[in-house]
Amino acid sequence: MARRNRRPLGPLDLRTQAILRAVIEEYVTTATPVGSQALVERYRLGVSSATVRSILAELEANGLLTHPHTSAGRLPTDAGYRFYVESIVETVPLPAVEQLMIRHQFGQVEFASEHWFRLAATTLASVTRSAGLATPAKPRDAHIRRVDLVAINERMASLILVLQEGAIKQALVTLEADESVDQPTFNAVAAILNERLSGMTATRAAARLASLREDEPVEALARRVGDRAVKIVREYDAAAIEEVFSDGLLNVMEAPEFAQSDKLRRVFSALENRAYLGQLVGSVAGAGRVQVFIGHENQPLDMRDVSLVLAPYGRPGHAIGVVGVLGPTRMSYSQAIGTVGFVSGLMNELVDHLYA
Amino acid sequence: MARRNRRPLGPLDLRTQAILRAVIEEYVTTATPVGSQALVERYRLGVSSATVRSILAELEANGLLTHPHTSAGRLPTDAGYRFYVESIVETVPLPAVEQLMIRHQFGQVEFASEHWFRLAATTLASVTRSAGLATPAKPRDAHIRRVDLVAINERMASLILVLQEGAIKQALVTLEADESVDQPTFNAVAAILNERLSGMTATRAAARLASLREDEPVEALARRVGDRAVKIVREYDAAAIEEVFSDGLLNVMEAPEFAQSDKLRRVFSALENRAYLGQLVGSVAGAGRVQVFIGHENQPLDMRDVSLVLAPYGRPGHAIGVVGVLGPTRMSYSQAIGTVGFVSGLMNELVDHLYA
DNA sequence: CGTTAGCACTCTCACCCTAAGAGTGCTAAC
DNA sequence: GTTAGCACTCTTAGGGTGAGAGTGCTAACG
Repeated sequence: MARRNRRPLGPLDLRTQAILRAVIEEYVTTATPVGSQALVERYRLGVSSATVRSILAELEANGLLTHPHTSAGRLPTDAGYRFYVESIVETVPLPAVEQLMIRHQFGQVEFASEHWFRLAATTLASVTRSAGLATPAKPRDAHIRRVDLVAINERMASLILVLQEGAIKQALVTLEADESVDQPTFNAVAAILNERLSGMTATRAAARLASLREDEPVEALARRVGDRAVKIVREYDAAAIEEVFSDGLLNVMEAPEFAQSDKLRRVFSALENRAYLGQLVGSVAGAGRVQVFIGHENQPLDMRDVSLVLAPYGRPGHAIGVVGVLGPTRMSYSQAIGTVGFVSGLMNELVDHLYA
Repeated sequence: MARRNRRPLGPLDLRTQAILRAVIEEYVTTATPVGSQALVERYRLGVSSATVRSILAELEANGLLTHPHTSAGRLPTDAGYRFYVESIVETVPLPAVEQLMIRHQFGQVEFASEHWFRLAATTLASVTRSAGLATPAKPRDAHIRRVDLVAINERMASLILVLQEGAIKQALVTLEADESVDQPTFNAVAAILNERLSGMTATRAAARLASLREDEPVEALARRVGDRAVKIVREYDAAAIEEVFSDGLLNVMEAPEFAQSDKLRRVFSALENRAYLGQLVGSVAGAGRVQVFIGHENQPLDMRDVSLVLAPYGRPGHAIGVVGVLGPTRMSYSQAIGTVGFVSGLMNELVDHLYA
């Protein structure tokens, strides 16, 4: 009681931290509010339940724990989890066995970044028993690597755009009513474009197209197709995230806090809220290390029941993606942080190997 | 009572059908069991509730309706819905306004089958307020259209495979430790492959590769890359469905029958059960018209709470995909059938236009 | 002064009971 | 064949109760 207002924000003493930690770890496994008695029984705290009670009261006054009702035990607030993640929990590396298992899985799959980010999500889901999330690596400014035109009929062709960073874009090119072009002409057009646009960003490519002659039919067509390609690259550059692949959503559905399906509904509509995810991904990509977003810290109401543990992967300055885990706020942060850290590190290794 | 066992399977008289229909349509909108009184009040049946009751009892004896408990109203069984779909409901075409709206939406999007199937799912979801499903059109035996090799570094290249039917496949090609190849060589390899493989199915392509000379380095490499391409096409041919795109799952989550989240969980795990979906898609692709799968008719237990309304699209003998709707068994089948029919027809038009 | 035992107190949860309401099935009359 | 009437069944919501859990406070203790 005397203590209660003495340390509103400052660091907590070790015993208090130990008890906060015990409450969180107990709550994470049992999913039910934990009482003072349960704590002294299950954790070697060296004090009686009465003492624990007074410390619990203190933690509650500091806003790190709550009470569903008078006669219930304590459970962590979002601030409690935050304090735990920042100051208490030691980042425990993923067990060697699991590291090996994951490496093995990545070895099994086709060696291409295209597959990796999906596998990352799947792996994260199964190891953490939460939902795994991953986005493909995406550059800030993509470079055109190769342009290809495949005729479909006399007046249509498929434009295939290979980007330096690995992505492939496809679009349909339709000619004017009076034009009629065969595959050799398309090949000539593609050759012109490859010569001029290879290695270019959208803006530089646009500049290079300006020198094409309007009065020469093949060059004129090349210009039109090139403009289209530039537009596609621009759109790709502008998109915040292309795609968020998720796996293991069923794991989250099984958590008891989502027994009422309206909460579940919120989580799902949150996942469809690409805007917020894109924003998160952006901030994580910039930050460099594993980042944790807990419950209400997520601005959208839809997300208040879940936490996200995210980390970037890829090559800074080149292409960057994000992998991570989505789970109930009551999740094992230590495991999640360790696993996400390991997987993002592994992805870095692989990408490095690909471009070395 | 006398009537009860007289017509165990045969056609029902018109009045009985009208009452079955009324029960179903009432139940579809209210989601609560419907009693005899409610029926006479809301539908002009021309008889008293007592008469309705005896007919309801008859329908129940025939297995078309059930009773959750003694003092509750009736609701349709899966067999009831089936009878309704087969014999009672007239296929009502989608209202012209909505047809126009949908056509307009398809006009807005990039003209390419790649985008269409996603849009189909989205459209179906929003019009029927259920979940929309769609698969990309996939051929029975794909034909190689174009092969491309893009160097990543001295010992790796990206193999890009354009299939006649529109799909694009990508894979990484890694050379032996002692090899080192530049882009011009890759171009030569690609040229060889394009010349030999263009227009071929996997089996014919494999045959054509046999004639390449092992002692000539470029041809030997072409052979290895070509083998890889054949393998990829084989895998693509073998895959039952490549991908099922879904949209509007939230609509389904909102249905009152999924208030308990375990039912919801079942539906979601059902959607991850690609095997059954693949089988369904196969049977629908063969059938030609809109097909309905109701509740327990779906073999996997996971699917017993939902119905599927599916239709194929594409070009028979060329590439075929499936579009449709997934909703609670208590869904508006007439609307779903009309909408799915219209959308699949529209997709057919578009695909025809693309290949005409 | 921090720690502890003891205890009164509060609140939830599971249970039972009851009354109201909905809808049926049966019967007898039309 | 249809209908009105009625007894019957079953669900559901509401209120009351006792057990149990866990608290906060107080007074004693080292």
